[in-house]
Amino acid sequence: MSSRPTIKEVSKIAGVSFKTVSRVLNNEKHVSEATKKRVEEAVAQLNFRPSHAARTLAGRRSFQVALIYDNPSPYYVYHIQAGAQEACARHGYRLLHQPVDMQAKDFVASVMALVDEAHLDGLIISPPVADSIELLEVLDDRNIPYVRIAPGVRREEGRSVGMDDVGAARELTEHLLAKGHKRIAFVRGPENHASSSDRYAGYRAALEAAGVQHDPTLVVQGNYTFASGLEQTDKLLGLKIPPTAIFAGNDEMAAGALAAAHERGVDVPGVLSIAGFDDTDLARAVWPMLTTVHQPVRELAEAAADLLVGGDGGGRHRTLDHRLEKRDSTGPAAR
Amino acid sequence: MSSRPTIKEVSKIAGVSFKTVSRVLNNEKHVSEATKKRVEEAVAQLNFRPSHAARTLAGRRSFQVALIYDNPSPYYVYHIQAGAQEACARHGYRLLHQPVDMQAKDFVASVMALVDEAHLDGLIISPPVADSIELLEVLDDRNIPYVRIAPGVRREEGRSVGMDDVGAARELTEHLLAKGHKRIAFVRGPENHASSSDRYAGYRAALEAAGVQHDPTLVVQGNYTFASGLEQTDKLLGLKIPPTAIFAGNDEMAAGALAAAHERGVDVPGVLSIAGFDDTDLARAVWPMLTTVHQPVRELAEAAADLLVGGDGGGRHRTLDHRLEKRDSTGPAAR
DNA sequence: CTGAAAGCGCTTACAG
DNA sequence: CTGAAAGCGCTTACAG
Repeated sequence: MSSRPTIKEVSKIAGVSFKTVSRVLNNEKHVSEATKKRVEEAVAQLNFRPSHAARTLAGRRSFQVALIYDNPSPYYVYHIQAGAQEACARHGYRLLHQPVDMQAKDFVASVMALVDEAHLDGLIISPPVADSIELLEVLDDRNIPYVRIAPGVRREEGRSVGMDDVGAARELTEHLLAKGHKRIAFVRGPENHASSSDRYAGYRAALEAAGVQHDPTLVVQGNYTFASGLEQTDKLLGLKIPPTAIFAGNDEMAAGALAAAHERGVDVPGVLSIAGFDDTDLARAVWPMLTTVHQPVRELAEAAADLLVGGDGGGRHRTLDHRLEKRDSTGPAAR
Repeated sequence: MSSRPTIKEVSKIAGVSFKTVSRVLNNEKHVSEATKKRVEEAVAQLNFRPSHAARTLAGRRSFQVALIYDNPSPYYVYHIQAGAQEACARHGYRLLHQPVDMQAKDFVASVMALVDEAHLDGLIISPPVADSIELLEVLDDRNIPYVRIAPGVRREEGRSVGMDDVGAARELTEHLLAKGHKRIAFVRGPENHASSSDRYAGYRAALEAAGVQHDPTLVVQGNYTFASGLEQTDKLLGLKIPPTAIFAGNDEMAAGALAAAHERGVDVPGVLSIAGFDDTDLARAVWPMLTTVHQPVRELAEAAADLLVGGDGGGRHRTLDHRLEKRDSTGPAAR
C-alpha cells in the first residue's frame, strides 16, 4: 500500500527518541507533559497511525478479540455485533466477527487457527457455540480467555453473561393468566437450545403457581422457525377445545402463529391471544404487534466484551434485566 | 498468549532452511515435491499456523480487506457479510466488518485509520456509504483499491456490482397491471437513496408504457421504515377513491402497509393488493406473504469481493439478476 | 524522565 | 531448486 509515516519519523519531528514516542502512544507513565505534547503534535502533523501488525508482533498482546457465532438470525447477529463492537472500541480493542459452522468437522480447529493466526487476546462466544463442550475444553487447555453469552451448560464455570429466561417466561405466562386465560398453549423451541427448556420451565412454573391444571395436549414442539409456528398453531386451532392463548417460544414462531390464525379467520386478540419471546424487529412488523419479552441482546454482548477486555476483573457472571413488552397481540380471554 | 511454533521450528523438523518453509506456505514455484511434502508434514505435526502479523509486517500485502457499511437493516448486513466473507475465505483473505457512522465528523478519517492500522489491501463499500463522494476521493487519492456495491453516484467510475432496480420495479408494476390494477399507488423511499428514485422510475415507466394516466395523489413519501409505510398507506386508504394496489419501495414499508390495511379491516389481497421490494426475511413472516422483488444481496457482496481479491482482473462492473417473487399479498383488481 | 540494543516471525531482494 | 542477510515497525527488558 501507500507509504505511511513510522514511529521514527514522528520521533525526528518531535526531537525525541522513537522509544519515547512509543511511550506516549501507549500512555505510559514517566513522560513529561512538554515531551508528550510535542510528540502528539508530531503525530497529528504526520497523521501517524501505528501499525497494528508491528505492535502485535513485538508486543505481548494483539489488542484483538473475536466474536464467535453460528446463528441464523440476522437480528441477533446484528445486535450482538453492535454491542460487542462498542465495548471493544471503548477499551481500544479490535473486534473480529467470526461466523463458524458447528456442524463442520474442523469447527474447533478453525477457531483455534484464528486464535493463532491473529494472536487473539480472547473470545466472546455467543449461543449456541457457547455450549460447545469440545471448544471450551480446548480453550481451557490452552488458557485462552473467553466470556460466554447466555450459556446453557456449565453455567457456573468460567465467565458469562445472561438473562433470566425462566423468570421472564414465567412473567409472560402470568400476564396471560391475569387476562383470564386458562387454556394457554406453549410452542417449544428446539431440544438442543437451553433457552427452549428454560422458557418452558417458566411457563410450567407460572401455571403451577396459579393452580392451573397442566394439559399436555397444549404443549407442541416447534424449532424456532416461522414455518413450525404456523404448522403447530394450525394443529392447536384444530383441537376440539382450542386454546385461548398461545405462548410461542420465540417471535419467529409467534409470527407463524399469527399467520395460522389469520389463515383460519381467527381474530387476534379477540378470540386468540398470541405472545412471543425476544422482541426482535419482527415483533413490531407484524399485525397485531406482538406482546413479547425484550431480550437485551445488544447489552449482553456489551457486558460480555466488558468482562473480557474491561480489565476491571470485576465479577465472573452478570445477569441483565429483561422487560415484558405488552402490545396488541394479547387481550382478555373470550371465555 | 500461549507459545506457538514458528517457521524456524518447522524448518528444523523438515530439515530445510526456514526460507524454504516460507516458499511452501506461500505456494511458490521451484520447490521439489519431496521437500514440499516434508515441510507439509512438519507443519501438520506441529499444528503450525503462520503469524498474520509477521506476514503483514514483512510483506507487501496484508491479505486483509474490510467491508464498510452504515445500514440499519440487520437482514441486509447479515447477508452482505456472509457473501463477502465466503468469497474472501475462498481467496485466502481475511475480512474485517467495519460499521461506520456517515454522519460523524471524522467518518472518512476513521475509515482511513483502519486502512492504515490494518494495512488493508482494499475495501468493499456497501450502500449508502458507496455514495460518499468524500470517501471515494480520499481513496482514489491514496490509491486504495475498492469495489462498491449498488452505487447510486458515479456509476460508471471504478469497480462496482449492482442490480437493475429500474427494471425490477418496472416488472413488479407490470405484474400489478396484468392483474387488472389501474390505480396503483407508490410509496417512495428516502430522497437520498439511489434505490428510491430508481424504483420510482421503474414504476413510472411501466405505467407510461401501459398508457395508464399518472395520478400524483397516489405517490406518497416514506423513508423505508415500517412506521412510514403504515402512516402513508393509512393516508392512501382515506382517499375518496383509494388505490386498488400499493407498491411500497421496500418490504419494511410494505409490512407497514399491511398493518394499515388490517387496522382498517381492508382485505388483502381481496380489496387491496400490496407489494414490497427486497425479499427480506420479513416478506415471508407477515400475513399474507409479500409479493416482492428478490434482491440478490448475498451474491452482490460475493461478486464485489471476487472483483476486489479474485485477481482475475475481469471486468469492472457486474449486474446481477433479480427475481420477481409472486406471493399472496397481490391478486386481481376488485374493480 | 529518557534512550540504545535486541528481537518478535515472517517476506523481500539477492545469490548461487 | 535452495539458502544467508537484511529489514518490516513496533515493544520489551535493561540502563542510566
